[in-house]
Amino acid sequence: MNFTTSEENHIKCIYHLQQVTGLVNTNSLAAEMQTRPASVTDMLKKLKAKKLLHYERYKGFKLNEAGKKAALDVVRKHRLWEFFLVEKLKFDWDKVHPIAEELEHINSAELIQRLDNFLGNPSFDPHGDPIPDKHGKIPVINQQNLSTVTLKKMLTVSSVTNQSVQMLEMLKHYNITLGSQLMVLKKFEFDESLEIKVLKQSPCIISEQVAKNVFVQYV
Amino acid sequence: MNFTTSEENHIKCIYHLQQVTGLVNTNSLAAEMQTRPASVTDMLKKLKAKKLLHYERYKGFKLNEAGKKAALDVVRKHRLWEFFLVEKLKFDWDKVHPIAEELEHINSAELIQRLDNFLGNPSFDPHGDPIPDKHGKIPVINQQNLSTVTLKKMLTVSSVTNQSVQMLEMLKHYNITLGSQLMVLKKFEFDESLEIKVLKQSPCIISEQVAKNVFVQYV
DNA sequence: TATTATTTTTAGATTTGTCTAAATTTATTT
DNA sequence: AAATAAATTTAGACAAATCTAAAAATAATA
Ligand SMILES: [Mn+2]
Ligand SMILES: [Mn+2]
Ligand SMILES: [Mn+2]
Ligand SMILES: [Mn+2]
Repeated sequence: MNFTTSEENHIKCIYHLQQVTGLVNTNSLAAEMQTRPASVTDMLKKLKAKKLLHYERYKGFKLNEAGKKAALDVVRKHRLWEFFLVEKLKFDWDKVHPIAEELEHINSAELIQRLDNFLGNPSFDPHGDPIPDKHGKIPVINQQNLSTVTLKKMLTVSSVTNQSVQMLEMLKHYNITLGSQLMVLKKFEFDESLEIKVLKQSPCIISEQVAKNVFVQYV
Repeated sequence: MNFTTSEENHIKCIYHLQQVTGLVNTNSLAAEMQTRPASVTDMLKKLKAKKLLHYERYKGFKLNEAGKKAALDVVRKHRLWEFFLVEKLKFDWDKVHPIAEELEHINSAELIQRLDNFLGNPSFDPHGDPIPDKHGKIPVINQQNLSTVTLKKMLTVSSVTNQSVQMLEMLKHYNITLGSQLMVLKKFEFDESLEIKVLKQSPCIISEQVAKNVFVQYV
């Protein structure tokens, strides 16, 4: 089936929310979409008519299989374009989201398939988020939040959830990028900050706020 | 200023029509846009309000300087994306138009600048049409229609105006692509067909219909 | 449990882009 | 010049996506 840009944006947003909460409610979707609860209700009726979600009024909603498939298709396009923008056009990672937010709505299966091949069928976008394949299959990643990790074990940075300029600035300062190797030396109970050692650099301290946005894998 | 997708499509279409006719009229724009004359009139009011064209009702219309600038910006984006699709994603040239028709509406000056650089600042799109630079400047080309050319002079194919699968099939059969070298040996008065010799191939005959869509430069 | 607060939906309006049918203007023929 | 034809515009309608304000349902609290 074919969806409008607005429908695709809503579907994708519901998908992300239901990953966290299971069932999604009207106000949270409205907040996330920067729109009004009344507008969300309108859209829910359309998406229900297209049989993309389970929805009973006043009771919350979530995507069914068809809805999840549609969401993953948009996510795939979004992340492939982000990869293109960073790897080929040399954008900084904090600039690509709004552009990918538009590119993801270009509908051409052949375009995306060719783009995927051109990019070398990448598995992760520039933020470390997995890129679903054309069937909606997502590579499994065994990652863990940096703030919950065992001390003195070697780690690799696999993704970063906050993708703002500010975050990029911080990570650049610490010389951390996706794939960086590091180890947590100590956790300070006072403010939950961490002393870490990035490979080939002297130890430094990062705040709990930073740590909570960084995900890692054990090497 | 920022324009809607529909506005951009209309502006671009007016630009192409006025290249040929000077002044454009409602019916031709409606025909070209596959829409209704009444819808064109509606759009003209909007574009006039945005000060993009000279328009007096019942008298025809044409873009002013601001309108031409806006049109060239869309043309630039369209042709850069077409170049990307053919050169990088290996699309056949007859498949790229509808996709570029959508990509051209992604609005990000930085995206287009980076794309332009990534592609090596090309001057011509896959159909041989010139790509305006970011100021709207178009490379001058001294090309001539193949059907009006001097006999027995060496020529280079510089552009092809019909971009259908059918045309691509014909040209592939004759082994002609952009940049091919050829020479017209004889013009048959009976049906205006041409005997041509493509470099390294034996002479053959092409119809007037084909010739009229092929533009060349003297070597 | 009754009252109050929060969440969600409905009712009705607005904007954009399009359409059809009818009216108007301009162009072309007798 | 009058009649006819063609082009163009207007009037009024509709669908999509959004909004505000009010009503209804549900949740939280006294
Ligand atoms: Mn989007
Ligand atoms: Mn991303
Ligand atoms: Mn377009
Ligand atoms: Mn082209």
